[in-house]
Amino acid sequence: MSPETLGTPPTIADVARLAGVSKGAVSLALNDKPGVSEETRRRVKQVAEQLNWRPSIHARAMLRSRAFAVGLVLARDPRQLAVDPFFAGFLGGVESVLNGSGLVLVLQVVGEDADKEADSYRRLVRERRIDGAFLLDIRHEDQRPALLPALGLPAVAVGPAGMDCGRVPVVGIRDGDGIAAAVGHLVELGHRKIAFVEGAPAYRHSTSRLDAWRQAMRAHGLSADLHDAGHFTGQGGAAATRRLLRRRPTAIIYASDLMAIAGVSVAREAGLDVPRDLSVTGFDDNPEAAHLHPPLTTVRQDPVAVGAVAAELLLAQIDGRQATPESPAPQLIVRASTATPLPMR
Amino acid sequence: MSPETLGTPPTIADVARLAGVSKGAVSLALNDKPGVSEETRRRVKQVAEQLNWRPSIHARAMLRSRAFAVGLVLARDPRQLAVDPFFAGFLGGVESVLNGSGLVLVLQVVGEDADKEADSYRRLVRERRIDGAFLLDIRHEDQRPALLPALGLPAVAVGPAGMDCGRVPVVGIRDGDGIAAAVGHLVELGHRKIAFVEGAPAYRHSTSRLDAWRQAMRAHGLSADLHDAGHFTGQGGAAATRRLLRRRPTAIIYASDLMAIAGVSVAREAGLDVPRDLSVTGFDDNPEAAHLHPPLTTVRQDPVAVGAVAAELLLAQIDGRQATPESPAPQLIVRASTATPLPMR
DNA sequence: CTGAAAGCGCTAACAA
DNA sequence: TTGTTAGCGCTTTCAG
Repeated sequence: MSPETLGTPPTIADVARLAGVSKGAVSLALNDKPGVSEETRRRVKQVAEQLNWRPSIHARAMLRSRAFAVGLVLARDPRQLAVDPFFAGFLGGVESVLNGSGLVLVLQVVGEDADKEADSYRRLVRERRIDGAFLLDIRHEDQRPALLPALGLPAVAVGPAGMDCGRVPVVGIRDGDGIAAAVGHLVELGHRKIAFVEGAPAYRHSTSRLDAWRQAMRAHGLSADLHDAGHFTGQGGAAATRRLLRRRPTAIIYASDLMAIAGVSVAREAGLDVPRDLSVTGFDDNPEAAHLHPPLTTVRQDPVAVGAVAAELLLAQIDGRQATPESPAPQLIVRASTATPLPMR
Repeated sequence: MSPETLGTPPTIADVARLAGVSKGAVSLALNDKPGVSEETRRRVKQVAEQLNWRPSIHARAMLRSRAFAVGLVLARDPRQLAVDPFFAGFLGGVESVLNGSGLVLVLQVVGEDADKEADSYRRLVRERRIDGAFLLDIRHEDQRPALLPALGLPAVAVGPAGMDCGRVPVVGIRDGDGIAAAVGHLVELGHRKIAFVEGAPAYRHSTSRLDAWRQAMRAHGLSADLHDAGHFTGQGGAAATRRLLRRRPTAIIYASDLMAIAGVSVAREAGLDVPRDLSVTGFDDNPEAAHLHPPLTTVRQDPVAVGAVAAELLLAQIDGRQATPESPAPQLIVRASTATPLPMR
């Protein structure tokens, strides 16, 4: 085991002294810039390695006026973070590309307060803490797509494909395709009264799913009037299901697995068997989904891929490169919560 | 709306010029240090406000050799991040105390690779990116409790109460109490053959729960031989349940809700009704738990509180203050997946 | 090819 | 009470 540096970490001066060269030479040698002999470069690199030296990010940041970090601000109740498997996967995807880049992720979780959220971005920029930012959970009234360009901060938004974010490029989540696939699947099974439980209407990714349902229903010549909002919570999903059940749908599409799970419970309490009396589909493919009773038919996104794409796009933007990556299509995972409807009800 | 700073953010020199004083005076004025007149201080502050100026974190970092950031490295498969509601809540708690402190959270997700994990901490330290770190998911063979002190990095570990982490202070999760409560609850209902499905034995918080179950069983005069490992996954929980069911327990305690959910499905497929034929308890109180059928009896931790406590402790350590905060006790949430066992089986 | 020196934005220890 | 100055650790000139 190499001797870990205790106390003050080594500086470039230490490396220079031990290698018997000047600080400038060390810099050139380690950044693979011309101006030093191969012999010197080798020796310098070896000493640096041996000292376990890495340039101070702050010194570099001052010179290049770069922070070597990107930011992600989340305006959510911390307790609500857990309900969303998308976020965790997204983080993982982001990290997978950041890891090789020398940049680091700065995360802030502020409450559900749009002003705090904006202030958080402002502070990160003014303190020069980040070189770019991710925009998640885009709302209909959202100041961020205007704010970040005004701050001169490169940014990438994540939201439904086709979403308009002004000058901020968007990594499009094709969740509409997922909803359409769910509708198609149910129609094929013979369903015609297919209800929809929306998430929280303030969010773009909520209304976009509702719109996709409407559009798909109409495309199949079905009326799109059976819908209600469940706000992405278990409580909300249960309540929406209770209201919807009175109008006797044969299937319900939920905008999240959590709401679908709550819906299944409500249906069962009402004496309905899933899928015999009611077909149910979810959205997200939570880890639980495959292990429920019955296993939940749901739409699987690939949040890890989305995160990776978003990070690529942001890095490209920061470096002034061009890039327009594609985001993967969602996938309908057919399990046992959907079936042919009973012929008569 | 104030004019957002576009292009180069203002520096202390701009503030000084506009206020008609020297840079030094600005620094004193804004840090509320003596050495400037009230009159000057007021004017400087006003100009700074107007310019929307904040000191560059990097310049400050160089002088004080502080990064004004703390780190969290997670060695997990990104896809596995989502299975753990504890993590999300923890993050929220950490942020809630960081928000007021001027420090920021740097997050890294590396794969399940202990060496990458250690390198990640090393790099963060050598680049002076962080002033302290959180240690999560402590394993039995874990190099971090030795590494971080050796690196001179303040750290706080989160794990089962009583866990030994050498020189790294521990925020104790009293999950053992939660397991004991579950055992107590089941015993009170009349169960005697109570099985346990462990998580992943490599983790301290996994074996500590197993130990707690063993201890509680013995304290009630029951034998503690019905247990198996489910590795915190749905698949694993299902497999463990299948094996355990052959030995006819009347109740199973799971070390996570996800495993419990999978276990309920397996039981049902085996023709067992929960809770009539088999009582089941989980751990974590996932958002889904209350909305399952039947609603899941489970142990609720308060990850937000744990995160807040850990952050307080870390900040105190960084500032050289003393602090030994308490972490909250877990709570058994009794729902409908537990009941009196059938008199005969 | 190498070394010395300037300077990034700030704070702290100085003189004035 | 002020203004000036010397660095923090690094990169990037510019001379040698």
